[in-house]
Amino acid sequence: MTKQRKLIFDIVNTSCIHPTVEQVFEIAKLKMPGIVMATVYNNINALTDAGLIRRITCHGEPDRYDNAYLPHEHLKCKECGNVTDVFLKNCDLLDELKQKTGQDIASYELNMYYICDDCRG
Amino acid sequence: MTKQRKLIFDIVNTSCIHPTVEQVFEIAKLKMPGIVMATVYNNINALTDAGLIRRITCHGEPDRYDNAYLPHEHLKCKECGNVTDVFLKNCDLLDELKQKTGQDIASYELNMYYICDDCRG
DNA sequence: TATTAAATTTAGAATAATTCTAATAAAGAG
DNA sequence: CTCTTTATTAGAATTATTCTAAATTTAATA
Repeated sequence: MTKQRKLIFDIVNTSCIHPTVEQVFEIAKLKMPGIVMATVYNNINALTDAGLIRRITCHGEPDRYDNAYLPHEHLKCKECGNVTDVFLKNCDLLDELKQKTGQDIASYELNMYYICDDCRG
Repeated sequence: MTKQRKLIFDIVNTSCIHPTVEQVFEIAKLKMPGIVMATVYNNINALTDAGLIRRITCHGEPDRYDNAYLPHEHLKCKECGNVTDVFLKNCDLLDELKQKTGQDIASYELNMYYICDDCRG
């Protein structure tokens, strides 16, 4: 694993903002001023393909990335666009989806939309 | 409602291939040779915003569209990329997600990945 | 340690889906 | 029918992402 890949992996894993590639790039440049956008894309894709990080794809905006450490789901505020994590208690959603569909689901992507506390109050 | 919008609405609703904008455009041209890409985008977006059709967004490929008539979920084959519908029996997933998250979820997008029968056998 | 092969980084061009702009045309209200 | 609003058209612009090819680094092996 190259030092670029390690850096990018760490950035995604320690961030709580579900960063875009652009944001990862900005942070990466602080530690590695010479790093280049294509490297971030390459590594983000490699890490995602390897299942080491997760991708969040929403219509009309750049993909965001998140750790793949603990199973959790994503809530996206319809007002401010912020993405927050939510952990489902006593629920293995993948397993439930397998049962409910009767299919051998390998993985899934779920985006839930709501109005967050800040935007509502 | 303009005749272009009606046409686009009908195309999305009667298609079973979850067409992209490009595909809707090609079909629309058969009935309306003068129609233009921007019109398809405008109407697809307006119809989606109004909740009359649904958008399916996957990483690295153009958005697809589907009817919003009956609640159903989407299975995407990891091999061939085809999207098929699946109806969950005795299950209101929106309601379940509200309960499990404790949040007032307005809507959700769910993509499930699997290997379809054709690709497996 | 030196050599080699494979993988990665870099730089920048290319691609492609989508949005934007401004002029024209059509739709709907009164 | 006229007026106001909204949609369509045509094409340029934007932007996230991928691709290409050369240089560099990493990892494997002798």
